[in-house]
Amino acid sequence: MPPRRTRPTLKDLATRLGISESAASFALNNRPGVSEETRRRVLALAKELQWAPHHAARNLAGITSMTVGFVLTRDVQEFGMESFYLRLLTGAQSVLSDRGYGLLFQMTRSVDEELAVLRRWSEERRVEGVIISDLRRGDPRPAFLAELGLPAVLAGGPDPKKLLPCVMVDDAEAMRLIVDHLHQTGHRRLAYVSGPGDLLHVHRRIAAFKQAAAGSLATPGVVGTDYSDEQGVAATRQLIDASERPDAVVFDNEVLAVAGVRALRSAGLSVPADVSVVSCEDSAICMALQPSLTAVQRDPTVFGEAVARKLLRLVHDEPEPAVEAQQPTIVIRESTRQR
Amino acid sequence: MPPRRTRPTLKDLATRLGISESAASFALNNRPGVSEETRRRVLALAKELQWAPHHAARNLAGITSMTVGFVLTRDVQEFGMESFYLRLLTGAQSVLSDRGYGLLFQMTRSVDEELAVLRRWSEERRVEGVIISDLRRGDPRPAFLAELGLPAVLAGGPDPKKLLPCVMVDDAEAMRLIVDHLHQTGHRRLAYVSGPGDLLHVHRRIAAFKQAAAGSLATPGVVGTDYSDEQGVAATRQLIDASERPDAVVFDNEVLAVAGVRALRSAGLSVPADVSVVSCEDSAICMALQPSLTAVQRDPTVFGEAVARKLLRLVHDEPEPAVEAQQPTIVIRESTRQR
DNA sequence: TGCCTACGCTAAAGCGCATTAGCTACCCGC
DNA sequence: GCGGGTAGCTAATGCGCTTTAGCGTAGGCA
Repeated sequence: MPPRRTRPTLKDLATRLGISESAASFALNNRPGVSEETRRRVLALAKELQWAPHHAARNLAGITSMTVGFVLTRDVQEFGMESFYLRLLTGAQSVLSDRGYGLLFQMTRSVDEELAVLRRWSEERRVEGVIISDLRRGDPRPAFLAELGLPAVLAGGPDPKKLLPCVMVDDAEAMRLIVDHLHQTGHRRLAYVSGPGDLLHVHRRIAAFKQAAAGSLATPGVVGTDYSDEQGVAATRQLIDASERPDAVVFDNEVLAVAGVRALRSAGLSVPADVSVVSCEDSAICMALQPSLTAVQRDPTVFGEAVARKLLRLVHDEPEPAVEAQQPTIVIRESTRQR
Repeated sequence: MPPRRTRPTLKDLATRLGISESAASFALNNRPGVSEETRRRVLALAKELQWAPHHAARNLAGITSMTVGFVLTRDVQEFGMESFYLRLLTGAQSVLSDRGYGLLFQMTRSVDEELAVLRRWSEERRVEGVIISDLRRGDPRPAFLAELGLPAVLAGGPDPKKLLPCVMVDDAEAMRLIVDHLHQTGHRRLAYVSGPGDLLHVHRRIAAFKQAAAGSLATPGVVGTDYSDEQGVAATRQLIDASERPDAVVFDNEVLAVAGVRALRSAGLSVPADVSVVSCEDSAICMALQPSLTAVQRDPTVFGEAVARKLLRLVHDEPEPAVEAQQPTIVIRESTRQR
């Protein structure tokens, strides 16, 4: 590999054209102050020499860093939700790069680490704003970000203290869609295998589930998990071993659902003949499985796009609502059947 | 949200302590030139005021950007391989952040776009090096990067023209593991549902498969796909409709495998009783499915770590081999059975 | 006592750009 | 013919940091 070329600077352009740096700068930034003729010459030479502004220099001279950050703390969710996040990232990324923004991405192992990263990014003036997700009960991040004064958007709110603007999916509505569908198809004993209860969206879903299924809750109605395959199996087993076996089980995501279907089968139960199954998260797996899984759909790519757009508006001080919601839809497949 | 605090600068620290900026800089960068006493005071004040060096300023003053880039061009693979990439990213990320490096992540829709991104990052001096992946036949990226002089590591080589250092998985060995296992378990008519043939690793796998399975190839032995669920189904159907039906089918990844199992079942064939199935890629799905899928394992997280380490060595001009290989292993599960 | 070195520090330059103030020539209107 | 405005440019400053050169003082050694 050849040594990295020393890149041409603005001064190089200017001296080669016999003009001042400022003139060149004006030309390149499409600013008044130079003749069309000069502008043309500068642009041509810049193209020829493959000149591009030094990012750090530009940044230092007052232009913003044109970068936003995305931190993701993953622990128990190690094996779940993977496709969700990459698709979220995809969506956010496409909006950002369209507007010339870069995305600095970091994964951390704990919330403390995440706070440290956010602080560093902010202090170093490395990012103009950040995207965060997975708010938990008592989460320190909203207050922390507010104190830093770092623009931030929560992917998946709402923030109970309203410190953070967010793009959320209407979890209650999602649950209602599911329960309504199950009711309409004649199910009378519903159960829910949820994620970790300290995740706020899980908390909301549980509440919504209990409310929507009020008259038709199996016992136990809700069993929590850490999103792992093992706990998905265990929770499902617990439900079917109970005196009042459910005729439909809702799973918080597709990983749990897949585990659940397996557990049901190995207990001699058929899906959907004996028990119907619904996943709160859709993905290729839900479609590919046999039986294919009825699921709530919320396109993570579109979601990511909305989050990125919101963050950019925030960064540019454009007026906007604090909370933005996406409507989920339900896709009915083979895993739920009329009773 | 409060306005973003104006951060303290080095000068602020210096004047408040009655010393020069240089002294403060020496202290903060752990350089000789200041007394221990002064160093202590500077560090204490920096901590108190939550001072951190302005990233762009540091960069401009000669320190590198402490950033590496990762571009990913995705097209037909839209629905496949998602977990693989996020795990690759996870691994790379952990190594990078441990050493204080940031990761700039971008997805593009075409190779041309990707080239443009690479060029811009290089010209703007925004990254010190990049990670790329998914080399295709006649891929312009190695030569392009060599010309830019931008340090780069290929995740998943090798580069046939040897322009790019890489961390690769031994695809031929992986295929040999699979075919050996199938032979040992008595399979005699092997088939392979591959990915797109213009991906070099797919090309290598096909060649290795044909060679390893030479005496026991079904007809047709190999059917290509674009990694989509639909083509996975179609390819599988094509195989079982052929005169010489395979007794084992190898799928290029878990998405295809899941599609394949479905296609086999809906044709009235049982897995593994009638046909065995192997996936060239492992993931939670392979474990969770029923039957669980025999698969080749290559931990993408470890892979990502190796890639990042290699890139950092490259960036720091540390000597290292051009090609690094990871040994795959095979995990035998329920989807393959002794015949 | 005198010289040399080491230490602890300061002053100044420079990284590559954007921006502001200023300067010159020119054209316009009266 | 003159004042005032404007187009087109240059010079200079600053962004926040690192680094080099330089400077004074104190201590070591002969």
